[in-house]
Amino acid sequence: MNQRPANLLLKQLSSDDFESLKPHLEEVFLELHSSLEKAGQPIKYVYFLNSGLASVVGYKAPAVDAEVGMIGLEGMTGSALLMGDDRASHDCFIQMTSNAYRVEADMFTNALRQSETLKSFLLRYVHALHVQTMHTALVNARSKTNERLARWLLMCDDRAIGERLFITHEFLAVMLGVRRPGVTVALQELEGQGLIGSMRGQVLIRDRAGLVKLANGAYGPPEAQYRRLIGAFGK
Amino acid sequence: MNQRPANLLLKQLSSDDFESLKPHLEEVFLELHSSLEKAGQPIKYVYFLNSGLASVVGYKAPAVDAEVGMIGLEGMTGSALLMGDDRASHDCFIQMTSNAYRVEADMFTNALRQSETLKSFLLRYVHALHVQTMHTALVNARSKTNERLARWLLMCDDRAIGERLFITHEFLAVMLGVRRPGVTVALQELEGQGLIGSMRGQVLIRDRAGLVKLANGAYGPPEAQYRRLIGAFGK
DNA sequence: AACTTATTGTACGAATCCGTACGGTTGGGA
DNA sequence: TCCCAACCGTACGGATTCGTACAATAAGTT
Repeated sequence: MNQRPANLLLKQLSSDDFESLKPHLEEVFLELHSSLEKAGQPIKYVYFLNSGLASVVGYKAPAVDAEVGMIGLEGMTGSALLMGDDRASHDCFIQMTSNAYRVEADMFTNALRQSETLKSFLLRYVHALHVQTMHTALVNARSKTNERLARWLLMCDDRAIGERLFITHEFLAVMLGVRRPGVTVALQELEGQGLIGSMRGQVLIRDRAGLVKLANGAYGPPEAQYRRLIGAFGK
Repeated sequence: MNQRPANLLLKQLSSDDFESLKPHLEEVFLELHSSLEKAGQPIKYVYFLNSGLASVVGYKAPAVDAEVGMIGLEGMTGSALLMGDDRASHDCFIQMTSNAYRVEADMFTNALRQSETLKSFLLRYVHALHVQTMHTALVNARSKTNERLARWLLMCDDRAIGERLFITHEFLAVMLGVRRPGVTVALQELEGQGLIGSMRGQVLIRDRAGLVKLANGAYGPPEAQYRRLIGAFGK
């Protein structure tokens, strides 16, 4: 770890802040469906992903769920720690296998206490994540399944290496909060328009610009805010 | 202003923190539909509501909007300032007329710089607001119009004085992100079950417990988190 | 190769909600 | 008092999504 990691937050820290965190960073490989946080439980580690994808998922009685936050190499988990809470408000788990650095929660909060610049920088990221969630609330209310699917694929593509996304219809359905067959049909529509290729367990992004157009405003604003608050991001 | 204001945040500040803010607090009456923040524009004031209601609203091209945050006497506007941004990410305006204290953004950020306890307390509130937004994203994806309506009325009632909510179907439709006649029909259903009374421009809460039940999990979790993070709240 | 499991394709009636239109009602102002 | 604007009730076809069920296909295992 002589040069900076791929994670966009770690990459942009000042030298001092990075050095203060560095001795506590542990490299880990995160398997599909690994749990990073559980709702109501203390946060054990903060994860900075270098690749792959994690989802923050909300559960509602009875037996209903949907994604309320997406985190990849542009971000981190454990944002509640920055806000003065030691517990996770939601479940968070790995959607695409990931190489990541993690820090113990205590070490992380220590580092925060010792560096105002670290804290204020990461707070800007948490704000960008909040903006993402607000947009999710908006599009969940007002966008159609195919538009939301296009948005999700674009967000996933922004965070993935290469243009192949390894994801099943079943999980896409949870992410979007719709039926599984609804995803199958929506994917077929996108494929019919040449925007993606769809195979068992994976989606191939063929035409980003076309997807953005189809998303019809569902994609873009949170990404623009991230770039303003943090820096370059996406494809 | 010898005793503490009705606003739950101001009320719970330490004496020192409250005194540091007090000289800069200006009492204002906020008319219906007053704009408190505009997306992309610098934040001028931070508002601590003592009564009434403000909504954070997301816009999506083309010409579509929905509420992504609700703020009343339990909270404040201008949370972006705590996150290191000086601009509003979304529009925010008054849904129910309000008595409020406001502070100029510069004075507010000065006070934050000078008190770690003030900052960390208010960050916990911003976190509670984020939790609210995450739940909104969830229920927008998975709850029906009548369930979301029940949730909204309960949230509004938590923040209102008395049980009469002065709100039109038209605005409720924007809040929920649905058609206006959809609200009319859903209100009739709630009224038919004796949960509310509905008159021109106002809704009367008759049976909170019944509304909670009808909301079917849409109401509650964010409110529980607020109580854990900040303190007592609601009816 | 046979078997098992995960994943995907398809179908269909029902429920929900949309877009839109239009008439009725209410309340405040000229 | 009359008028006007805002607000509410209702209707209707159509689009969308749901809930569910079941068959077909692909991948991995024995």
